[in-house]
Amino acid sequence: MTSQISKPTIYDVAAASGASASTVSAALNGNWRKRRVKEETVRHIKNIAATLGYSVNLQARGLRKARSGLVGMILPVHDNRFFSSLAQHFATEVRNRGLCPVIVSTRREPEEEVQSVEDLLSYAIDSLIIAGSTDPDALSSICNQADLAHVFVDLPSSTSPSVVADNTEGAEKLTHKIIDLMPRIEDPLRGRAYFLGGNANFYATSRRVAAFRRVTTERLGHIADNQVINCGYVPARAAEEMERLVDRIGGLPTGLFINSIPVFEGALSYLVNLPADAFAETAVGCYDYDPFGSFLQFPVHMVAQNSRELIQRCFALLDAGVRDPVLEMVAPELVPPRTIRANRLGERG
Amino acid sequence: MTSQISKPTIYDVAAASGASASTVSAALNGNWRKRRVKEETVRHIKNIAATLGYSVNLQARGLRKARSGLVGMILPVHDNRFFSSLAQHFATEVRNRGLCPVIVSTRREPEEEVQSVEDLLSYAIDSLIIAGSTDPDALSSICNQADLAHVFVDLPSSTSPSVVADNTEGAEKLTHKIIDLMPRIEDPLRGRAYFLGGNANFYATSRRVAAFRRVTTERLGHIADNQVINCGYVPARAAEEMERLVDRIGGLPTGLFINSIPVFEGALSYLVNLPADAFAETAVGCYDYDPFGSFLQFPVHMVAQNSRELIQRCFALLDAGVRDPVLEMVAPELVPPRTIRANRLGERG
DNA sequence: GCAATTTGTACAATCGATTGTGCAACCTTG
DNA sequence: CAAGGTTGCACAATCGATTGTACAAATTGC
Repeated sequence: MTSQISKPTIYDVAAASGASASTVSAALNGNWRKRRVKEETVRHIKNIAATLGYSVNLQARGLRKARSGLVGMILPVHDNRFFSSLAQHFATEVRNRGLCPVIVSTRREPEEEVQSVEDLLSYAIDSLIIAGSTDPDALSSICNQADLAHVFVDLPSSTSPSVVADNTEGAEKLTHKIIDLMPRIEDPLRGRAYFLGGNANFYATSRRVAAFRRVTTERLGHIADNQVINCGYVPARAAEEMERLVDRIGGLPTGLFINSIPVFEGALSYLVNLPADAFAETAVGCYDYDPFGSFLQFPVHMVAQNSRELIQRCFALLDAGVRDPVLEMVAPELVPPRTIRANRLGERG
Repeated sequence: MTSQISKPTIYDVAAASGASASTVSAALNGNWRKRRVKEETVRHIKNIAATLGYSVNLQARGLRKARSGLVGMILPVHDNRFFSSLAQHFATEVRNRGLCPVIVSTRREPEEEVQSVEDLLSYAIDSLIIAGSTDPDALSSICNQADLAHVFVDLPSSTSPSVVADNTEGAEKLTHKIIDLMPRIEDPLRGRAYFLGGNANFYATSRRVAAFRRVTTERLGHIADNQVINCGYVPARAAEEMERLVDRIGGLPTGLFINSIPVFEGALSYLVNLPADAFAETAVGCYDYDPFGSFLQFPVHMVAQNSRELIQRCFALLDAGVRDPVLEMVAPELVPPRTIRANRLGERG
């Protein structure tokens, strides 16, 4: 109970209990049966350890055992509904296994991703989950070099196991829903569906754009390149592009596919300047789910990714020791609007 | 370039370069000037290390130096706008210092908090930031016992440095705004302001409730106990309580102070069932900010906590080596609605 | 009652880095 | 050229745990 200058070690416990360090170690880490330590000795040692306030030094253990008990996760950002939800489920799974989660955000910067993986490797993490990477294969190769078990989530690797949401299916559903609800007007510019947000070089966006183009062409007969506006994920930028689009086509488009929540936020910050009835002729969908998004003044269909299942499947792969590049798909869910006013567009379902 | 069975160590580099392990160590960790290693030797060693793909084992370093280069953060949950924003800024600050962030979520469970702090201690973290703890003083005492630099954020400790948002000021402003905008009707039940959400035992909620009561009494002459409904933070529970309130008082109250975003989500999921004009006589405010919250069909004033400044002040305290129980306050900001339709309630400002 | 096990524990090497210290070889100075 | 100083590096201890092994003492078997 007296204030310690430095944490007690097994040697302190050994000295205080009259046992040797190896016996203390075995007694405290549960290994004592195999090492044939008397149960009474174990109890004695545990008592001493408790009164001394001993707790194991995990760095020393990690050094000796060549694994740290840390499980790493790489993600673009924390402050995003989707990624923070992944983070939460990841943390829960890791702690359920008695390990410690280390989550590092890399702001979608390839160098930061590489640096972070190497940092985590230096801490001898036991395994790694990588979400939304910009360059999976580079990271995969680093992990393989170090013989580190790892799984990609949200973005697949061609060389490692991956669990991804089915972007194609989600985007097809959402595009169909938007086109179902789009009023058919004659205007050659406003009478089309537009895709806003994301980065065409990223896997998720490219899949969603491809599905959007395919369904749009299939149902409306054509699609122009300028119906797809990949302006990244920064709200301010999305607001600019939204404004530019409205200026260009002379009003709101009849169909709008918004790619990700931050883009939606940005677009909204511009859209609120428009008169309320501007939305009467627009069908809006958003890929990614935010509960508030479905409570807006105009109906918005949203695609929810099942982050819990994504993470659980990752751990299933890790637990099973899968190393081959399997690709698992998790179906996304189309969430109808919960707009207050019953609206001509966007009835339930 | 050949695939390594295990990571190379300084001994491998030493053998390959003809230098000793201590010289290699000095060359690679930047300590070579003090140890008088020739610059040419350093270059040579660095080349060998690079071709071998050497990287330092941080557990070994940490063991020797008795610090790990890890900086810990404790928070209730990841998937929450406020806490994930704290997490993001925390991660940024930590990595700017060349260290590695470890963020552990404890679901507002006191035992999990204690366990997590002890776990982090076992990893020899360099310092710790604790957000939204349920029992600051217990954690504080553990940290002090281990001589660990730590700062509380969002929730103050009486024994350690803390940085908190000024809940009193924020709640006063928000309550004043709600009362400013409340229509004065004669109904003795609906004609009042109600506080929904949070846990009365938690610091933030208790401060906000106190301010709410004070301002309400001051301006409306009285407040009844059942005007404060502390139903926790779970959306489903908030939805129930919202419904119960509406049933009890026969409609929406004229004033509604919502405590936290998840509570807002829950309340909304019930409120969307009401007819749209039900909101005409209600002034709504929400403590905590969500960009979507300010885009709803009815105007909502929100209180934004400056999470960036909260975190930066924490690091300022840590960097300055402050150990005394100073309490720093960060002013929250009242954010006006950005509702599309110009509304009778809630004009800007 | 003595060899063969079994039981209970201690010793010492080890993980990979850091760091105090020792000691040649070289340089300076007078 | 000798005394003293500097330069450049290697040796070995150390951090705190784990683990292979050695070895008494206790127990068993015949």
